[in-house]
Amino acid sequence: MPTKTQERLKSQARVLKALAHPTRLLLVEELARQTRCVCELRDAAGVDISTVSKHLSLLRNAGIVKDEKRGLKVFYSLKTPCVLNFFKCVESVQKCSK
Amino acid sequence: MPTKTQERLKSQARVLKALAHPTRLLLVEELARQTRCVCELRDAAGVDISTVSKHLSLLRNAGIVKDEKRGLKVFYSLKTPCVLNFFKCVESVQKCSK
DNA sequence: TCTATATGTGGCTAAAAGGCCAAATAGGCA
DNA sequence: TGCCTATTTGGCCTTTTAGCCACATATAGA
Repeated sequence: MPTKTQERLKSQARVLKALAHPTRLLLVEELARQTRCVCELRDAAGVDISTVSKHLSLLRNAGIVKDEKRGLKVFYSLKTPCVLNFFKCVESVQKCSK
Repeated sequence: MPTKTQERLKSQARVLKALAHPTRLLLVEELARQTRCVCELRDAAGVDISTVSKHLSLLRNAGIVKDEKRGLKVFYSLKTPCVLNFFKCVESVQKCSK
């Protein structure tokens, strides 16, 4: 297999892996509704704030969310709404594969 | 967060996680082209056949591929082509998030 | 400056994932 | 039956992931 293909597959897998966690999916859904700061997201997710922070930086590194500091708080939002298409994809696979 | 929501997120994450690996993405691409037996897939993936077998059973459990035994060989194919939409999703996220 | 709040980082532990090898299983054929 | 091929399974080891706690950093405001 060409190195180029391997690199493509790895980079595609990286995006999928970033989303492949229940908490991170929840974060994406919350951010689809509106921009939120970390402590609001912690309340929504119900895990330690340091855990949320790590999930968010993972999503940021994957190019899925962006952040903006305003005073004490850091507000996160979706970098692009097209990430929401994944939810549709999942749904259709689950539906079709029954 | 309601238990129902947690369950939904977990089950959505399960599908994404099944795809979130370079080798498994390769397997899906190969199977999109045509039905293949395990040893053909091993040649395409370039890893141990037992590893391929485990990836395939993971994909089967996620409802992404199906298998059919013919004589000595087991042929795998996509359970539904709509799983290919994920590739488009990944591409658009990568494109939009630059 | 001192304090309180919000967030990020480092460290540790437990669990999950991914790989290979060896052995088990199943089917075809002499 | 006995052997060969294809696939799966179990075991083991290494790496990665996810969580929490404790601490570091940054900013607002008294």
